[in-house]
Amino acid sequence: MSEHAAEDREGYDPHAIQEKWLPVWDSLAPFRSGDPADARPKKYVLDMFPYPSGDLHMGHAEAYALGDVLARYWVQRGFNVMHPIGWDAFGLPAENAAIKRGENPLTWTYENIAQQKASMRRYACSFDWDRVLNTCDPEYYRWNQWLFLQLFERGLAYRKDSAVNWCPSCQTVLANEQVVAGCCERCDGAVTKRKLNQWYLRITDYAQRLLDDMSQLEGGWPEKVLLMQRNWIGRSEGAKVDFAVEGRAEPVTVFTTRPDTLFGATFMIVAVDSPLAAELAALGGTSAEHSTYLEQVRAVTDIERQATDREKTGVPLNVTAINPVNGERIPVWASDYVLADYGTGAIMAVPAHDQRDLDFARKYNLPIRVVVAADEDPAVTGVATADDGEHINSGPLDGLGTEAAVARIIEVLRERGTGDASINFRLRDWLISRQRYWGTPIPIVHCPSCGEVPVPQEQLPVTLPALSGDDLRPKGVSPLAAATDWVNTLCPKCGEPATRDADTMDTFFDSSWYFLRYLDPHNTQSAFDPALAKQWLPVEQYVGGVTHAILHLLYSRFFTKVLHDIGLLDFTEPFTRLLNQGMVLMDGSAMSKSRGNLVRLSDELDEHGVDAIRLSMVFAGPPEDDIDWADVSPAGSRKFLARAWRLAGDVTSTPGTDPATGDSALRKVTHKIVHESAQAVEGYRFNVVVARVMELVNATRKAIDSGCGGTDPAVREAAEAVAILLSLVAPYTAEEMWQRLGHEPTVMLAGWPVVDPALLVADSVTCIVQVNGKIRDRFDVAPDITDADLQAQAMQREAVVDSLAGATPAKVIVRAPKLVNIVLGGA
RNA sequence: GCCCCCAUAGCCCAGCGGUAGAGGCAGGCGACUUAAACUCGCUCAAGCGUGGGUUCGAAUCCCUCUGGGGGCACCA
Repeated sequence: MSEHAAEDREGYDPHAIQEKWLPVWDSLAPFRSGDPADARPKKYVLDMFPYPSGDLHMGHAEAYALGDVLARYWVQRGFNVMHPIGWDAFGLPAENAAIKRGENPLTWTYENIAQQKASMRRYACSFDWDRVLNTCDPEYYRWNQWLFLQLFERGLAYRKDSAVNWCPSCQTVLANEQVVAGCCERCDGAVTKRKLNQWYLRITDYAQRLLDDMSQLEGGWPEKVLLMQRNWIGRSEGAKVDFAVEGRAEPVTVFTTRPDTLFGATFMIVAVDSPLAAELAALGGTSAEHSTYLEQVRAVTDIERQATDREKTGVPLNVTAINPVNGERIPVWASDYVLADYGTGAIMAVPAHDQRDLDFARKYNLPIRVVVAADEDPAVTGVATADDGEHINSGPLDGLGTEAAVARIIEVLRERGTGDASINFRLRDWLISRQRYWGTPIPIVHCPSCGEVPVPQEQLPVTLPALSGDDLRPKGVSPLAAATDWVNTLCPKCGEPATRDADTMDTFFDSSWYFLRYLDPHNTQSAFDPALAKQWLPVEQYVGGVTHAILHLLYSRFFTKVLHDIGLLDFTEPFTRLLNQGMVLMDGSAMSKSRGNLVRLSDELDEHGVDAIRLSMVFAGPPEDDIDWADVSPAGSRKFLARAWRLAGDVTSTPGTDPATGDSALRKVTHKIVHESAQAVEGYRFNVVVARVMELVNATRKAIDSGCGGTDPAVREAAEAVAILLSLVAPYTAEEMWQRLGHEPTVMLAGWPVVDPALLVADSVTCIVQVNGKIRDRFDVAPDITDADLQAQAMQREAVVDSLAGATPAKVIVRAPKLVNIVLGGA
């Protein structure tokens, strides 16, 4: 590496200091957090753990640089910071690699983990290496299975038949997040639906609490993420209304957010793919038409189906429903614009006041009746009106506004026993079954006589059989199903032959509670120790990409509430503060091999050194903004680090010199910058912290070259402050400076410099004088000047007297010591 | 279609009611050097996307529009 490590004139060599300090830090282990005798207050700083797909990339480098600033800052502030790392090590890429290489996925996974771990060490991440966990280890996933059984026992894990995303070319189900615009994210093939019996977690039971508890997160989480979660949970208030159906004993219930428009319902729609539709078709003798239409709908890919401007389609079922409030007979249709798994899978159609219903009504010539007065007739304009207004054609609701009409109709429905107020969520239960190998086996045995039998605790973990290569090739069912030795077992209850559940869990299950396992990663008795959880949790600071704004964070919040209900946690929200870092782009777009704009982290580190890259990441802008690597200058970062480093060589006083007698101007700069930097770190303004340190370096340089000189104690104080502040971002350079300043390692535990409040007050402040808001003069005053003195002085200033030209001020606004504004009356 | 965020020197960004600029990149000039690199010093540069409003005073608060980015999209 000598070709890029060319030393500058004075010898700042980033690569040499990396080699020098790494082994020292390894032996000092300054970020170990597990000592029970440690009296420091505790703080939990968490970075989202990586998926081990190859080496670390630029995105990791940004995220971990930012997390490190926070973790290192709190250590300097005297906290015992737990800053753990591990690997989200189950998942499909490992399985695909294993098929290609004819191996078990474990091999590829562990190779990548080893590589990432080495890169993190070189990158000087302040992790507590004693707490490492890998979700693919049986020691970890056994507790996934334990947790699953806890959920199962409480009825929160259940199986049902449902249409799931299916990729025909990969021969496997896909998670919703793996379906991008109707296509498989890996092979780009069109995704279809397939009916399968799958395991679900009843997250919908927690919908209201997931919504309500967001109040705890206000201010700690980005508003944007809270908004996305609210939308995802999608609470809507309305009513359920029962419509009797001719020839059917049971009524059909619909959910509506506009029960006030019930008198405008002119037909009913049921979701074409719902069991109800098939049943009603049979009732109306239209099964053939229904089936034909259903097949047409199924043939349409998700991409086409999701197009918003798609024309509405449907088929009449030849069934009649009765409007419960006016006895009107209305036809029932089936359509695909009504979703089978939202609400009741059936709606009342009010074409005058719902655009979708109107589109449908116009296409099939169904009646349109206005029940909320509006200027324009939807039947003519083709635009449904949804505004508040006076109700008409609505019997008891006539004359009422929407709010009153809603309340009234709910009363009416209740009195008649044909409906009630109701709340619906768009959140669905979480499908966790995967027909994959590289995941946690679901710890259930299917017994012909006992049914679903949980694997007893003492038999956990149910470990994966060692399959590799072609055995893992997707065949439409889990590869585990073909591992007969593994699948065939005895029922734990009756001892008769039975089979294991052959599916594995969604890997989001693994990551929904990993922050708890870090407390105690080697615990063989329980998933985690509740006493430790009480000490360390909730996580005070979580750092990660906004990609996980919904899924991972929602699932973690759900698990936390379940564990709280079980009595193992004394809090209900896992992450108090959340920082979402932006992405690292190149020339305005995401880096990718196919685009040819991929910047390799290891190349950057080789060329500029670790500290310069970390500094560039932190300095590029606010942490939540994207960084365009084309806009940053790692060479500039390195130049700055060399400049800072050189200061240490110019300090000629001895360590421990009392700064009190030092140059007061420099001391004031130092203390002000240390003070402001702390506030900036806590406000996530890391780029500003770097700017402040640059400012301090500039001031110190000036003091050495053309001010008080290198012997002055204030220069030592300033240089030491630079080293400590820099230790948050550029630990190698900071450590080297610290040593050159005559200290023992490590600067990471040096402690935040103590700020002397007396040094934060300026000697003088420039006061500006405005006349009618325009600046007319400025002069220096004491910072503690009174309003009266300041006004008196300002009124006597020559420039002020001139611009007043004898006029009498109507009003004088004084904000000592910075401003006087003289307002002239009238004109 | 609905909702959210952003807009400050050539560029990345501070400032978030009171002097438009903390810091960096790029540019210019100079010092060091035989010369260059490196380093150091000095310097140039925007009136805060647009139009209105509130205020003694607006880059900062409110509204409009424009331009960029993001989320949700037949959820009844």
